[in-house]
Amino acid sequence: MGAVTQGTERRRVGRPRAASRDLLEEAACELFLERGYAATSVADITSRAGVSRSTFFNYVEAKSDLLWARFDDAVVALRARLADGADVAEALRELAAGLPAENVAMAFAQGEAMGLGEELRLAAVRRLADVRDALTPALRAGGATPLVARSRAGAYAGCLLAAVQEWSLAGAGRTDLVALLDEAVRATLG
Amino acid sequence: MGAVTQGTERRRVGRPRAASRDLLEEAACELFLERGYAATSVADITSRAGVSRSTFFNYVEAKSDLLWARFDDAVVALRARLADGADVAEALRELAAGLPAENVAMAFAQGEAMGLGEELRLAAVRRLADVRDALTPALRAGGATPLVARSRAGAYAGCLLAAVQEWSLAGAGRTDLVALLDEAVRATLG
DNA sequence: TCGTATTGTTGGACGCCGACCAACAATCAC
DNA sequence: GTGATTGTTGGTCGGCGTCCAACAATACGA
Repeated sequence: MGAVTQGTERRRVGRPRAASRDLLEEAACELFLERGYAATSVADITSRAGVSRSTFFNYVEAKSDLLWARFDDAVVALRARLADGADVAEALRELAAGLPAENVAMAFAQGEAMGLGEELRLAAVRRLADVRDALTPALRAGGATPLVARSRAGAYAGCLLAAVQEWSLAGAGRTDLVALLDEAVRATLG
Repeated sequence: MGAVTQGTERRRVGRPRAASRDLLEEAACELFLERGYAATSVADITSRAGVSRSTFFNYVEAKSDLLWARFDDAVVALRARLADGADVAEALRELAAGLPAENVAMAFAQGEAMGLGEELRLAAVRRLADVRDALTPALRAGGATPLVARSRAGAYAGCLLAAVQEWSLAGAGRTDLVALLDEAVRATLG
């Protein structure tokens, strides 16, 4: 398990955790808004969270993943659904429906205030790749050639991220993400 | 000019250059194949190229951009064409047609041998974002809403990169990139 | 021929990230 | 109590990318 374990399972033995992903996320958000992303070091974050720097990497893979934890959780769930044979378009809509408004939208919505800049573009497109690569095998299983499967998967993923961005910028609760996704998919994949 | 200048213009004054982007690229390729990407430091590259480490950043923005210089050039050209009002689909095909086989395909083709792994995924999807963001304004100018423009631009860009990957893996010269691109676009954007 | 402006290179320093590890601390089970 | 388990801590380490002042090599004008 190289992955960072976000144990919701209650452990009953061993030293209790002193931090959590959420705690670090909150501390980071504050600091990003105060000083900007680039000017905030990992040490700054852990310091505010009241924990040591080493502990940070027990909960977060990288500083750049901090604002995307919920989204990444959703992608894990997406993979699971697809592995169970779910329909691609439907699984995507479920992902969109289950996306918590505040957290995921943060990066896009506050991106300006946090001085994310290029970092935001990269983080977002990385998630696009994650979604695309989750969808691709399912489309392949549907009989598509590798090129076509990958292309269509990329298109779906692109629609999702464009929708999430639009949704975030419009103010997370004010529009329906699924509706935006539907519109985007209709307009590009027909 | 924050950008790294690849001056083809003959300068007639001042100290002559001791290196070039191509020189560094070649040195890097050798080392990546020998020891792998992660095990090759910037200092290793410049050392083989017979130049100091500082000089590296006069020619390359980052180690991760080394293998993508030609592609990035093509994206610059793409932006120029679109700014001149070229048609989106056509401009993309021109990009594909002009892409030099050996250099761009390197990352995909030798990715395994170089131990690129995740680095390759990230670098590739970063270029997807570059192309997408180049296409988006042109689609917007065509009257599309921001959401739709971005989605369709992403789909086009995804098709391009899927095609490039397929093209590279098949052996750069053995297939026609434009044909692959056409197929991908036909299958996803209709 | 000799400065002088221009353009590049060099080496060193810096802050930071992310990996790693051994020592230590806090909990549970017996 | 004792031991096992699970986390935290502080430290070190290599590497990246930034910055800068000093230096080197060229062209040009007087």
